[in-house]
Amino acid sequence: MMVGKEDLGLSLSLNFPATAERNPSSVQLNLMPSMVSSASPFNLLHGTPNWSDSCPSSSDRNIADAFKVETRSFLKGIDVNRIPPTAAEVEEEAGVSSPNSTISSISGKRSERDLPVNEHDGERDSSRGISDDEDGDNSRKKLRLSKDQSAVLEESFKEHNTLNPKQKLALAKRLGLRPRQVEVWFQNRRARTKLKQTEVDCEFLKRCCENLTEENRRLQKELQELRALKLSPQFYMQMAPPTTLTMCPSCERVAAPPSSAMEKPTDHQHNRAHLTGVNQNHHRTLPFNPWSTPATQVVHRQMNALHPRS
DNA sequence: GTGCCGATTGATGTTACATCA
DNA sequence: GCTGATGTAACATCAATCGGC
Repeated sequence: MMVGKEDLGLSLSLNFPATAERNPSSVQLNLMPSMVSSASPFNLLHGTPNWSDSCPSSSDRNIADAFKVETRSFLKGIDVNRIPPTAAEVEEEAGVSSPNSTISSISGKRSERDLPVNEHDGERDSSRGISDDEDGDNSRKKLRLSKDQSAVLEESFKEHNTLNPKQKLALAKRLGLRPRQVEVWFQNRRARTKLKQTEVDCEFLKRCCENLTEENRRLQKELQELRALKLSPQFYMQMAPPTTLTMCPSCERVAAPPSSAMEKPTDHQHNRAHLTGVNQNHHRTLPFNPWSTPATQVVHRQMNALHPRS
C-alpha cells in the first residue's frame, strides 16, 4: 500500500520507468545500519540531503514491509500463512497444499537437502509436500509469511544477516517453518538489501555526476572570464606569479593572492578577514595542483568513502 | 558436500481501466 | 450522462528454484 510507505517516511525515490508511471515517488530505499557507515558518502556530498538521516532505519523498513504484508492480508481478510502448530496437524494438511507445505518438492536437489533436517527435527511431515507431485499438482503454491514470522525473521536478520545451521534450525523451529524456508528467506533478504544498496550507490553517483557537471560548467565559465581578462594589458601589470595560487589551510579553498587582480572579495570574503587579521601567515602559497582543487578533493573523498582502498 | 549468490520463475496482491446494466 | 459492480491486463512483490562458484 502506498499509504503505508509514505506514512512511514521512506525516503529515496529513483523513479524507475515502470514504477514511476504509476507511483512517481516509488522505489523506497532502505539501508541496513551496518551497510551505511558513518563514513557514508552521502554525508560528504555537499549541497545534498543527508541520506543517512533521510533514509529510514532498517527497523522502519521492516515495519513497513511487515505492515505491507499485514495490510494485504487484512484487506483480503485472509491470512494465508498459518504456523503449523503441531506435527500432527501438519501431517493432516500435508497433501492439501498448505502454504507451509509448499515445497522445494519440484527440485529433488533441494528436497534431499532438507530431508535430513526434517528428520532431525521430527518434522518430516512438512517435507511430505513432496507428495504434491505425486498428487499431480505441479504448480508450486505461493507462501506468504505471516506478519509475526516476518517480524521475527527481520529481527534475526538485524542481529546477523547470515545464519549458522544451529541458528537456522532454532529459528525454523520457532517459526514453524522448514529450515530451508528460513535459509531462503535470508538469501532473498540479503539480495534485497544488496539491491537497495546498489540503488543508493547509483543515486549517489548520479548526484556526484551532476555536481561534477555543474562544477565543470562553473570552471569553464571562470576560464572564459580569465581569458577575457588576459586580453587586457592591465591584467599583466597586476598579475601574480602564474604558477602559484594561495590556499587557505583551514578551509582548503584556493584564493588569489591579495595583491592580485584575480581576488574577488565577494566570492571568498573570509580571505580578507584572514589576511588582515592577526595571523599574516594564515595563507601560504602552495603549488597549484589542478587535481587537488576543492571540488576534486570533495569528489575524491566521496569516491574513497564509497570504495575505500584497503 | 555445502552454502551462498545471481538470475529467474511463478503465485499472489494491487491498481487502473474498460465494459455493462 | 452518472454510478456501482465486475472483469481483466499490467505491474509489483516475494517465496522458491536453478545453476554456478
